[in-house]
Amino acid sequence: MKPNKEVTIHDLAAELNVAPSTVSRALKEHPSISKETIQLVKKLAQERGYRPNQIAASLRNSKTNTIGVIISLINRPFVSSLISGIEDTARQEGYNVLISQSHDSYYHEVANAKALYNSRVSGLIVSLATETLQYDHFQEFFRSNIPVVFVDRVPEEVASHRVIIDNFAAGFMATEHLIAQGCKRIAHFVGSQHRNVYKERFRGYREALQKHHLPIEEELIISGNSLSLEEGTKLANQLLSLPNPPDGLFCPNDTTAISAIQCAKKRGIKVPEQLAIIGFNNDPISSIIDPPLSTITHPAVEMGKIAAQQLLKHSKHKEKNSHETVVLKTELLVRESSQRTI
Amino acid sequence: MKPNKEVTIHDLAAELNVAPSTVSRALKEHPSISKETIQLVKKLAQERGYRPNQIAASLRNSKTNTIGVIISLINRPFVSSLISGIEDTARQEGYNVLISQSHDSYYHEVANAKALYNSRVSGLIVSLATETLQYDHFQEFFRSNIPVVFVDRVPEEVASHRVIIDNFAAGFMATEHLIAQGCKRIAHFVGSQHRNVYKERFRGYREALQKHHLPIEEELIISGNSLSLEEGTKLANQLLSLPNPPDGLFCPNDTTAISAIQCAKKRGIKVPEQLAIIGFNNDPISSIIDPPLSTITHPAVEMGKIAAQQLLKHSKHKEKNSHETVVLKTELLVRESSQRTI
DNA sequence: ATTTTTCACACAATCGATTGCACAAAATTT
DNA sequence: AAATTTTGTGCAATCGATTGTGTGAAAAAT
Repeated sequence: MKPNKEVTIHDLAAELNVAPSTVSRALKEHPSISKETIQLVKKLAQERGYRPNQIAASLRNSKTNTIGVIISLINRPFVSSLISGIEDTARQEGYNVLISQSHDSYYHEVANAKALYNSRVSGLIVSLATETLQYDHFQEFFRSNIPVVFVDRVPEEVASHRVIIDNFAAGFMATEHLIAQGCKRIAHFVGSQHRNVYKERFRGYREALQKHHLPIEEELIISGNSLSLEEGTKLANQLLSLPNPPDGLFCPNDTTAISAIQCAKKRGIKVPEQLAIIGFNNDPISSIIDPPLSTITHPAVEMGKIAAQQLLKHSKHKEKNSHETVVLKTELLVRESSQRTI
Repeated sequence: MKPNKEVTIHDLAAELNVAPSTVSRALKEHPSISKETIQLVKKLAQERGYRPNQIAASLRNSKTNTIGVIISLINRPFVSSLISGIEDTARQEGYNVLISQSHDSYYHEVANAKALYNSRVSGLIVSLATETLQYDHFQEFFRSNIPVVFVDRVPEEVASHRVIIDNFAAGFMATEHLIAQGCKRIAHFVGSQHRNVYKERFRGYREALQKHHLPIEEELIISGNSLSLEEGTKLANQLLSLPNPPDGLFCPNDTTAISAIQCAKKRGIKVPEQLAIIGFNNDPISSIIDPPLSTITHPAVEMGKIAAQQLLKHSKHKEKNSHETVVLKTELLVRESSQRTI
């Protein structure tokens, strides 16, 4: 007995005086193997601590039972929740999860896609980098019939499976809420306009204003890029320095909304009385900050679960040219930062 | 040309009229292959879009260039930062990262360890579940000579590689800081005492009190378990209901410290004047809450990077019985929640 | 000119599981 | 009893890369 040596089907076969193929079939209860043999093989496998070698099976079957994930940066509340959901679902189904971060760089995203492709993942879940404008790096997956599910930040031009929220409706809802609170001059921080999420939220904002016959004022629409805490501070300062400052602000993420609240506080502007603020995502901080931040809830863990489910489903029944889009519910979560008693 | 078919070394070999072995060696510039052949092979490989099949290589070499990670829950600031560091380093070195969550359950941790073992990971990075008291599930890795690096929450009984912070010193430092602020009755929330991190922080707390000749009062030491936001609120309420409440509080994580701040505010207890609070981890919320939370900084991303580096190092030079422990620096970050002008 | 060394490459086994096909024995049908 | 079908297994190729050993030819040394 060599202690470090793994037991293979050959070892079991030798011990039982049967062929490796019989062992292989017995272990998966192939109908053409007799009940007794199945019993025997399973019993011995148990005793010898046999562990199927996934690698060998992967090579033979050219599939790996592994899901590849490309996201921007793990270290973000929404993203880590997403992965958490993916991981739970995948593992339950016996799949492994390979993670890679694009750091919001197109270059990294391409490199990661290649690496995951070379690792022969059974499927891919992607939330696009901010920078990404071109989607050729996913073509090899399509060609090889490896299902790809885009989540949250999805390409608009590529036909594929998607799991998203209705960003337009959410943006509309957020803006309409501010209007309902009596805001007349509502500002918006605009994120990268080639990324669906920010584009749609912005569109929701504009259409809500239009519906309620409020003017769309250029000076109240400020463009950001990373929408980080630092950038948020910069944008907020710019906004609050206007000769005629806004009385409402819809931020496309909680991070910049937090910056705005802090910035307003520093300037002695009362939130929500003088400036009603609403964010997006329901990050943990949003409930902690003072005043608590109104926001749009984003079912992050759920999205991950559904994305994984979709992937597994499509990797089993490979119907070509079927492109399913799942749209998840968002909800308006009103906290103090936007609640005015009119 | 079949479009879906991957190019193999055999294809290249056939086209060049050489043996597959020559192609294999040429691609890694084996010295016994002539420069010209190497050139030719590489050129053709490029042209044909050859991609080495990792699976086949893994099977042959019985190593996968994949790092397995077991953590409690991705969806926590510290943990996601840790993974972020691991992923960056691993990918730079051409390794993949397989993630699994224990959800702080021993049962899941064992299952994940088995799954990762079966996936033939080249190494394992583990931050233990709160529940885990027994470490047999790592024995197979040791037996198979697969390096295991424990990070942050490490077993005390198992000889292995570790990447940790000096929790004792950090706890000591935090407590001493409160003492320096003039606190006389300093409370502490105690986490699970079989987990090194909480045990050591607690020990640091006690020794700091002793050093400064302050009594250790049982009623100021309150035991928690999950140390979640909800539990923090419970613990804080319990503490602040004491007939003789504390004037200082050292929490072993920021989450409970945040709860305590909010709880104190609700009760009209001024932070830091009446109650100085310090947390642990430097979570993003800590700088956002009002008053900003003093805390101990935890180099999370760095820890991940170093853990990955250690793992890769030890998977190359396999010196048995060498067990390296890397201890990273923590720093006291004083913000308003603990800063008194005495 | 002969022997030795070096060089550049080919052969074939190997990693472990899977699966189409073949084939003998048993069971069933004529 | 012979012919046919069914049942249970074995054989051997396969997935694609790796590597120890073998070999012929050219180059170097004698």
